[in-house]
Amino acid sequence: MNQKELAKIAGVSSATISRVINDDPNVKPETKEYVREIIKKYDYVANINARNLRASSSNTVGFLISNFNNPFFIKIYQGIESICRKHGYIVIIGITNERVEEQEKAIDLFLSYQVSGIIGSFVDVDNKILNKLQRLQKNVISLDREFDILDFDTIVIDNEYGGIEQVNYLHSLGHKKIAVIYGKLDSPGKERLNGFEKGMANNGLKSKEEYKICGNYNEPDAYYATIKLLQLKDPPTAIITHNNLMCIGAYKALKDLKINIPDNVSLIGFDNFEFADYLEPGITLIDRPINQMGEMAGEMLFDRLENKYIGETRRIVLPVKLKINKSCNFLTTQ
Amino acid sequence: MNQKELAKIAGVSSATISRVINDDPNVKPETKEYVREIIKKYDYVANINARNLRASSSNTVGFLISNFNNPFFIKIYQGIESICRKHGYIVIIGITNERVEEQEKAIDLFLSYQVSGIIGSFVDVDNKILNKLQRLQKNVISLDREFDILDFDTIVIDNEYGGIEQVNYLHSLGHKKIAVIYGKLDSPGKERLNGFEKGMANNGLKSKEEYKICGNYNEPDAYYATIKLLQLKDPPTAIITHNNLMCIGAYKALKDLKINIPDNVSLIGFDNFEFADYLEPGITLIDRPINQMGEMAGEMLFDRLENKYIGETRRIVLPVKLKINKSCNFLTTQ
DNA sequence: TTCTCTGTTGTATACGTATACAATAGATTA
DNA sequence: TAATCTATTGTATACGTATACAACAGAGAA
Repeated sequence: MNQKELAKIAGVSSATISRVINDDPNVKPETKEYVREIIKKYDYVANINARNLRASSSNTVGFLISNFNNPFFIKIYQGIESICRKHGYIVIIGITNERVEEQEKAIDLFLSYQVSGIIGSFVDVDNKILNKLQRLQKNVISLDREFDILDFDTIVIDNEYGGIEQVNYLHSLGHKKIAVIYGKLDSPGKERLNGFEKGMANNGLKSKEEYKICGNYNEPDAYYATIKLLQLKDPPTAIITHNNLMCIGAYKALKDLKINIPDNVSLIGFDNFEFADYLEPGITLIDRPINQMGEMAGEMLFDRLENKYIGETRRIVLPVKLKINKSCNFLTTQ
Repeated sequence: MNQKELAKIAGVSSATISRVINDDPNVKPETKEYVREIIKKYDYVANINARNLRASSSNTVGFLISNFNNPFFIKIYQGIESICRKHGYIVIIGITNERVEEQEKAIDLFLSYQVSGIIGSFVDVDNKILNKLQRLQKNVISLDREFDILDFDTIVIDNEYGGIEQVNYLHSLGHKKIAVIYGKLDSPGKERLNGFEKGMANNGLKSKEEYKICGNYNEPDAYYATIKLLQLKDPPTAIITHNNLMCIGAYKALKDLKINIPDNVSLIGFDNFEFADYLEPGITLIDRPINQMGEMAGEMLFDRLENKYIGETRRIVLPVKLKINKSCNFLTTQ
C-alpha cells in the first residue's frame, strides 16, 4: 500500500495524502479528517526510504561504540536515544569492536543512511576517516576519546586527575606497593596511566614495571593480571584498575583466590558499575557523571543540527570524583 | 556524490558504477578494477534509502524491547545483532517501555523501514497490531512472551516449571512462610505465578495474600516490597523473586536493613545476572539459557527469510534450571 | 563476405515520497 | 457585471538506485 493506491481508494490525489500526513495547513479540515480515517482504516505507513530519499536526509543519528559489553555504552545509548526520540530522530548503532576496519564499515553505513550526525567513541582516526566525517560538517561528537586530528565537539572526563586521585588515596592509606591494571592505550587509557605515573612521582613512590599490567579493558584479562600480580615474589598491597570491567575482573580473582579485600589487598576502581556498592566490600572508585554524558552529547549534537549553536568546536571535560567505600584499607604492618 | 556524478568523473555510465558496486559478473574485469579505484578515491557510498526504495526491501530487522534497563535485552540484542551482521542485515531497535502506544509507534517505524522481519518482546497484541504484523508473513518471532492471538514462531522458557522449582527448593529446606515478589502479569509473569501457586499447593503450603506483592519487574518496587514484607507482624522466612531486577531490589533492601541472607531470610531469584555469583552470599536462582535466546531467534528468523524453513509455526520452550548458591539456608527453629 | 553470437556498456525507467507549479471553483471587490 | 483574490486540489517531477532492454563491437562460423 502506497500513497497512490491509497489516493485511489480515497478518491483524492496522492498529493493530498502526503499533505495530510505532513499536516499541511493548506488542506480543508474535512478532507484532512476524512483522509486520516482512510489512513487509519488501511493502517497506511509511509515508506521511510522514499521519504528520506526525497528529503535527501533521514532524521537519523549514528551512534558508534565498541560493543555493549561495557554497561557504560548502554547508559550512554539510553541518554542519546531519549534525546533523539524527543527530536523525532532515530538512532542507528554501529559497532567497532575496537577495530578500525569495523569502524570504517560502521561509518560507511552511517553515511549510506544519510545520518544527520554521529556521536562516537572512535577507535582511531586517520585522514581517510576524517574525510568521511567531514561530510557531516560539524555534526559529529567525539565521546570519551580525543584525537589531535579531529576538530569536532568533544566530551571527555578528567582521566588524568582520576588516575592521580587513585594513587593519592592509596598513598594516604600508607600503601607503597601499588600495582595498576591499565587498559588499551587509547586516549583515556594513556591519560589514566599518565595520572598514575604522576601520582606515584608526586608522592615519591617508585613505579615498578612488574606492577603494571595491561588488562585490555576487559574482565578476563584483568582477572589473570590480578592472579599474576599476586604470584609475584613481592606482591603489591593495593591494586588500581583503570575501568569498571577490569575492576570486576580483579575483584573476582581476589574472591576466587580467597584473598580478603581490603585487609590483604586494597582494590580501587575507575568508573562506577551497577553493583559496586553491593559487593562485599563495596568498591572504592573514581566516579564519573556517566548519566549526563549521553544526554549531553545528544543535546550538543542537536544544538548543531538545529543551528542553536554555530561556532567553534567545543571541548567539555567532565569532572570525576573519588567515591570512597570499603575496598581500601590502611596498610597494616606486615 | 551519487552514481551519476561519479559516472561522469569515471567516464562510464551510472549503470556500470551500480554493477561494480553489486559485483555484477557482466563487467569487464579491467573496468571493474578501474571503477573500484574511483569509488575508493572519492569515498563513494551508495545511498541506502534509494537502494532500499528501488529494491522494495531493506535488509533490516526490527528488534522490539521494553528498554535496556534489563540486561536481559542487551544479551539478546548482542545475539541478534551478530546473526544479522553475518547475513548482512541491520538491526533497528524499537522501544516500548511496556506501553502499547509506544509499541504501536515502534512497529509503525519498523514497517516504514520495510523491515524484513521483527523479533519482539511484545507488550500486548490486539487485532490492530496483529494486522500490521501479518504484513511480514511469518517473519515475526515472539520472544519471551506468548499471545493466543499470535500465530508466529515463539521462543519462551519454561516459566511455570521455574516457579514451581523455586518453591520446591525452599520447601526442601524447611521453609513454610514463603513470600513472592512477582512481576507484571504478562505471559511469563502469569506462568511464574501459576508455578508458585502450584508449587505451594503441591507441597501442602498455604499461599498467603499478604506474602504476595507485585514488584513490577523493577528494582525499586521490589526494594519497597521487600521492606513491606519484613514489616509484617509475621514476616516470611524466605522470599522468592520473579526476575533479576526484583531479586536485586530485594537483595539491596535486605542488605540495607542489615538482615542476614540466608540466616534470617532466604532469597531466591529468577533469571541470572552478572554479579549473582559475586554478591555475598551468591544468589540461588532459576537460570535460563539467555545467551542462546538471541542467536536462536535470529537464526529462526533467517531460516524463514531465506526459505530454509517453510512451514508450521514453531514454538520453542527452553528449559530452566535451579542454580544453587548460598542465598538460601535451612530454616532454623525460631 | 555475411551472419550470428557473445561480451560489454549505455539508456531509460520504476521504486514512493514531497512539493513546485498549475488549475479550479468560489468568494470578494470594484 | 467583470476582475481579482483565496482556498483547495491535482499534475508533474526529482531524489539515487538497480535493472530490463537496447546497442554495439568484435569474434567466430558459414
